[in-house]
Amino acid sequence: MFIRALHHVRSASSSSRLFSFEALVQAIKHGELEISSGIYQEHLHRRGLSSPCTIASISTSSNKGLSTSAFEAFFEDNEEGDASCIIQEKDYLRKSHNSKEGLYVLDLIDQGSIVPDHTLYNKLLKKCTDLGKLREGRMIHEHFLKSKFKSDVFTLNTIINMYTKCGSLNDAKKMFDEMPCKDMVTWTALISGYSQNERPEEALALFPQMIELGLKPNQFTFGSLLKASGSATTDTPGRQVHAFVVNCGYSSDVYVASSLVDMYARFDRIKEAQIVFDGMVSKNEVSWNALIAFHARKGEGKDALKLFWRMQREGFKPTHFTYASVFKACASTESLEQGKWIHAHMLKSGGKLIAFVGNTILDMYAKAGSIEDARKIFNRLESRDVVSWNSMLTGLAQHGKAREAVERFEEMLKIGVPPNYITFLCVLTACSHGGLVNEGLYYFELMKKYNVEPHVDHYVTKVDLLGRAGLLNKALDFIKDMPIEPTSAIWGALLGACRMHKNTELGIFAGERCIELDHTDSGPHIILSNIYASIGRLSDVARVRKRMREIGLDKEPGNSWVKIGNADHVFVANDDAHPLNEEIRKMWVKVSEKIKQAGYVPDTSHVLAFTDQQEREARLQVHSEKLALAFALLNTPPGTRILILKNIRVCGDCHSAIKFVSKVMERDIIVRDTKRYHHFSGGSCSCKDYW
DNA sequence: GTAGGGTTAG
Repeated sequence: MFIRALHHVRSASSSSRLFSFEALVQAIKHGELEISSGIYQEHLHRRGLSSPCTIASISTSSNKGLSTSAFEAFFEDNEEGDASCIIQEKDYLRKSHNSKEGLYVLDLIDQGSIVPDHTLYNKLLKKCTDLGKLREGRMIHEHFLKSKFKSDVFTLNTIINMYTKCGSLNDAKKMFDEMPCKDMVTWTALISGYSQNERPEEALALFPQMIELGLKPNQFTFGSLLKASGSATTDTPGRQVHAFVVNCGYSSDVYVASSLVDMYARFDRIKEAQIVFDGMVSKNEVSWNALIAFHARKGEGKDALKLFWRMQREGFKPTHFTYASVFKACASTESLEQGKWIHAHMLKSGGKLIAFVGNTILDMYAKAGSIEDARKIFNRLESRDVVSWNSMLTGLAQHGKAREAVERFEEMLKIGVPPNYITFLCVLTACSHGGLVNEGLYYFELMKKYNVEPHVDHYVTKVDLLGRAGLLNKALDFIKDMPIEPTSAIWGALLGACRMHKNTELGIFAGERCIELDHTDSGPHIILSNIYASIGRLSDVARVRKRMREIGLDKEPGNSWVKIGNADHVFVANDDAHPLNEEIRKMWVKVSEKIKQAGYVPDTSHVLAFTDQQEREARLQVHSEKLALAFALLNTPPGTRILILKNIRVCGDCHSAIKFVSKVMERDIIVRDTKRYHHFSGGSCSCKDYW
């Protein structure tokens, strides 16, 4: 509107000035120019123009529309208006009227309606950067090169930045190479471009060249270099950059120091990270977040939470980044109570449930066994991204809700969220766990349609899908025809399926391939030795177990834990160290009699076949989940839901026993093992005995 | 004009 009015004003003007005051007055009288804001009205009023004016539309703030000073200048009858004030911000990237390709603002410049200065180009480029508009940015770049400002380094740097932020590093690099005069910002812009686009080597390689030219890096340069160093293969570059930081006197810059903390944390150098952190003269939220994120990544939930409370005691407000790490920490320590509390605390202090942090809350609830709460969070999310969907699908898959996972996945496709490779892993896992073979095969093929390249994990999941369903030969054929070399994980999936379906011959074949390719995992060794034991090939049992001993592999001792209130009660197999040992044993005897009456038959095939005395004794062990269950039954009121967590997978016999317990004792019991959740209720399990 | 911290799977 404003632009149109100015056109009118300009064409009506007979004077040599760009805009004439008289013409402007005419435009206002004809209602072509809409004016709002007190200050403008005052100007108009002084000139007796207030009544015919429509009061609306033009924003009063100086960065939108006509700035106050420009307007005043205009009324002082200046020779020319400031170009960047004449076009409103919302019109920066408006399309041309006469061509689909062009930009309106560029037309105006070409027509001479507005006279650009370099700030206009900068503003237009900034807009493209913020909105990720590469095509428009390129047009402005080309236009700029034809202008009289074409060698202005300031704007050229803005263009490099626009290209890197819009993801076109090639354009940025090309410009960089073509620039005859580069300053420190030029180098820094390109370094940050590489570092933000996960190309750390290229970012780091620029640094020595820059130094050689005698350019001095600043805090921006160091921030980017340290980010790049954090994803390098070793900590050597990071240490070198640190030395430069000290030399150049940037150690106490809060950006640089926070980046240093983060860089060291990424290489597990917690001591160094802590030293930098403690030595910071001024900290901000980011400094804390870097340290909290480190502990959250490491699964050190308690440390992360301690820092979370400490940062607030020291007067720092948690941000979305903080919450994301803290909820991850709660998820890894199963601190659901604490997590719920922090969730409430966040909402109370005005935190919104945006995807950024909502995803981690959803994940936390799902991991803590409450798929209902996870679902609620998903439904309440103010914004959803692909990670929200993936997290929901993962939760559903792990809780045995295969059908619902498939439905959600279809819904996601329907509303047009592009699935990524993790999405496909989630939905394939859901199908595999739920026995939805046809759906799984269909989704595997669907990856092509969405241009998702199958990764080795997808192949593993497909072998798992076929294998679990008993289609062992199909699984083997698939492995033979795969375009990639089978890995130990591929053979491991087949081995697991062979154990499940008691196919010794193929199991031995898969097991031997599996341990050939990776001898660091005890799981396949144990399964393989059990298969040999089951058919009496004791020399092979001895061979596999000897190899395990030689490379120092031990079966991870199985343990289970239950939370009663805020306390964790941990049990290992055959545990008699618990203070309530007597009562627990008695309870289990009582329970076990009850469930036997209900039809439970102990299944000894899950006891490992061992040969020596020590191991023979172990056969008599009472599995830890049974002890944990007995303890929970003793210590919780009738009817309450029991959650048991395990560090290894639940064994078949315990699985069957717990099903009976859920019926006989009328309890809902959830067991989380390393792979998934089992919801036992009324005598059956959500996994439908298919895991 | 240039900077640092987060989530899903395995």
